[in-house]
Amino acid sequence: MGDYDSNTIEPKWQRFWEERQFFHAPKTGPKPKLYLLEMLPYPSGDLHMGHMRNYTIGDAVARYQRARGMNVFHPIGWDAFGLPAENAAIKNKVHPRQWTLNNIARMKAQLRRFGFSYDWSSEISTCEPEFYRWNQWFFLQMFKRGLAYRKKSRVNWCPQCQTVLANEQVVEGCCWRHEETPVEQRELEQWFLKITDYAEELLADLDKLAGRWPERILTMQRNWIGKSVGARVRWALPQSDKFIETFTTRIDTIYGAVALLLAPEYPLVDELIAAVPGHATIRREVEKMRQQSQRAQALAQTEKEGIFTGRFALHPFTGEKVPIWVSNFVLMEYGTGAVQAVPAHDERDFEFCHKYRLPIPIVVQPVDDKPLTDASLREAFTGYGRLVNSGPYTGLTSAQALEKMTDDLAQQGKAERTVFYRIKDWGISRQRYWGTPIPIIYCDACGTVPVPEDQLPVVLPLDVEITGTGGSPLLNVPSFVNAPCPKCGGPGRRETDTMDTFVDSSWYFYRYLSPHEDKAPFDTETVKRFFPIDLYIGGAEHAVLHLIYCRFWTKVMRDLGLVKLDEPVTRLFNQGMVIKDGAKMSKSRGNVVSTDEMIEKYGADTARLFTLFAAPPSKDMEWTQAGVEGCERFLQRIFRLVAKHAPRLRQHKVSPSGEVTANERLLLRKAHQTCRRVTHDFETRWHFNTSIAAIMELVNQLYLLEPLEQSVSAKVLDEVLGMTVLLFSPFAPHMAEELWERLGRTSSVAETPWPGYDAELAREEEYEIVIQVNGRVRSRLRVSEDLTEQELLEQAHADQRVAALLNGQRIARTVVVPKKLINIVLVQ
RNA sequence: GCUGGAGUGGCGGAACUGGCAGACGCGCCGGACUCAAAAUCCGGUGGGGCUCACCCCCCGUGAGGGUUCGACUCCCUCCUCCAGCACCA
Repeated sequence: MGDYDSNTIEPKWQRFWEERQFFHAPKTGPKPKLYLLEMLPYPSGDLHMGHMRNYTIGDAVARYQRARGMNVFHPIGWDAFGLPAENAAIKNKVHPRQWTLNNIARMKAQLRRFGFSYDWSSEISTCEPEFYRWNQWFFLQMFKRGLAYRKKSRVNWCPQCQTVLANEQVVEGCCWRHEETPVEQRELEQWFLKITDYAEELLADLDKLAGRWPERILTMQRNWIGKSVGARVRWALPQSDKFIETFTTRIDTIYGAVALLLAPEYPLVDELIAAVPGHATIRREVEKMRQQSQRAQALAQTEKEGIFTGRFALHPFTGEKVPIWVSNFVLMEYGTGAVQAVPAHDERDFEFCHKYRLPIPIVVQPVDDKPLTDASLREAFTGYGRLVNSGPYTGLTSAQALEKMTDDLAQQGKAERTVFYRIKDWGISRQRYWGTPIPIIYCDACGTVPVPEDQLPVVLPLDVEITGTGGSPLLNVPSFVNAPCPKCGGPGRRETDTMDTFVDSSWYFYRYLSPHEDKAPFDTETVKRFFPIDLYIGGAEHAVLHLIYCRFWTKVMRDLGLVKLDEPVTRLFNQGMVIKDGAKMSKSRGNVVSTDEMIEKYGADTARLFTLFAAPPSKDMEWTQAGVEGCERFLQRIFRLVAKHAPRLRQHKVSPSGEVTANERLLLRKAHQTCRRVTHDFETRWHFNTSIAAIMELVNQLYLLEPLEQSVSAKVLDEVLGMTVLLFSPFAPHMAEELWERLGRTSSVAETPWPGYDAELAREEEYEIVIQVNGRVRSRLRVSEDLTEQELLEQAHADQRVAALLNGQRIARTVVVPKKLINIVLVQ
């Protein structure tokens, strides 16, 4: 009979689909569109299981939705710029472009071998000038509107490599390649995009996504944006026109402020301590904290330290002198770099003031708890309450005080309502080669000059030497660096930094719709027709960066008049990780299963089936060899069944319609029930493991009725097998096509509509009803569907076992859940 | 610490709105086929008990309480694990 040989059959159907372009989505037409997207892969070299899982989930949905009559747009492309290409160049002496293209070719072949239903005609690669010129174009639009700007900023610098490191390349304060070398901070001129202009909208619009994006992602984005509403408070310095501004969300506690704390990097610090006796010691301490805060920022939980500057500021309400300290736990990057220390009502301040023996006055009392006393105060009370010891504000609630105190100070010009965001402007400069050149020319006469749009793209030169030291390799390419100033024509110098690769992925999904458009980043009409993205599938590792940048980009595009959308992605789905031996698959752990090996040994369908069967897509899944083999067995099982019966079915396509046998009815019902379950799983919850389980049950049922030819007519068997094949086609598409053909169908599964189910048939005709007495199962009854509640009860009482239990007892009540159970409650 | 998620057999996981806990698969045990083995097909498989005629009874979804005729499911308290953020004023 022969078994299913994936390595001959699967490529056959892959060619078949491709030749007929089944998965090409027409850009116009009557069918409703569905834009289904998976996060584009970085061409790292090999398709790994994480990719495979992501695309398998997407492909199942794509195939289902096509069968439901949707015009499914399902593209794929390559996130082709990035650091690994440069590292490979240094290590293996290959050009980053060559390395990248090789990897793309390799991974593309792997994707094709899995038979994913992509529209290959819309494939893009972000490292091609035809793509990245539009990064440059967007940059220029933003520059024109002041959304792209340049400022000095700190970067991580490895003195060994002589180059800038990304945050991710700093491992415990040291360079990832020189683990002994501490990373230094350098001030460099960097380009930034003003994402902070959109902070409020990015935050507010998260509410629109509620219920359609995972709650976890929304929360992470809210935290990332980190909005705090509060006040900027001005503290005057005695005998000086200088002042210090603090930011606080708790101005109601300001009467409890016992000190002002400054970040070590606070600009005024040096000036403040200059004239103070003993300033040498103070300076040394401050210097130490500065060093420490640069290096150990990430390590958090370092011991709080501080030093009194010897200077005082004047309390804005009382005018009292408040000592100014410098402390290591105050961040220059957040707020104003200066804070009020209110030990009684802030945990950090409590810890700090306790350590340095500063007073801890209570100024807020809890409303519905025991009042605090100095003696009983073991930790800060950070809740809201009612004010005490707060001058004229004593007696107000925190909420009232927040308003009134801010207003009062504001009137005297000493405070201002302020909102601070944790999110900072997006630094996009990378001192790297393999990225989009920033289209700017510096001219001694004209300053910073944007490259005119008609001169785009600024092409990344290919003739460079990449050594991994000495800053951007582009610096050593005179033909690139030296460029005439577009304004005055005089000698100019090109920006040699390239853009963060997250720029590419912020808008790539628009480009898919018109990948070769050369007058604009995309065709507006097509985008109007296909956007927003209906479904975006990918891992949660991009919860903040990519998924916030792409939202930002769309809002900018909207404000540029390019699109009419606020949000690019309607629904987001995060798949879980692939786990092996209890840990995430990774090279460093050595628990990787290669996709090539899977294909070779089991084929695409088995790998795909197992991926969906092992766990629901949203959860982590454990990869096991035995589980894969189980799925292979199932595929062989269904293959053998069809192979055995198909010849007979083809001969007697139409058989005499007579009485339906019991087995036929059983099979038909099971088939329609399975259809209901699978359809339900696709429509509501994406638990394909249960869909596949249902299909397995159906196949098991078919086996149990063997030999089928004895009790099941060709007609019924043909219908049941046909339905079975269609139902598992989203999960094992090659097998489905093969069996479909063997069943004598002339069409392709890929163009066959999803089967509907007969709700009447899918219903149980006979069902078992559970009889409980006092909530405990006592008996079961097989009854037919159309009994009334009364008749059910009569049957229950007629049951021997139940009658025995009820004998002589008084019944308190009876609960009847139609079709499920009867519970007779006895009087205790 | 905060936020999000999860704790169910030997394992992965089912159980839709509170209604037969353990679907389906793996593993294991047994049977059929075979000279034999593999493959395949069929049956069994949470724990404990019983004059085990497979009839029946008890226990059982991280722990403890609650609501309910009835709780894996709802409420409260706690524990453990995973992920993300982490001195954000």
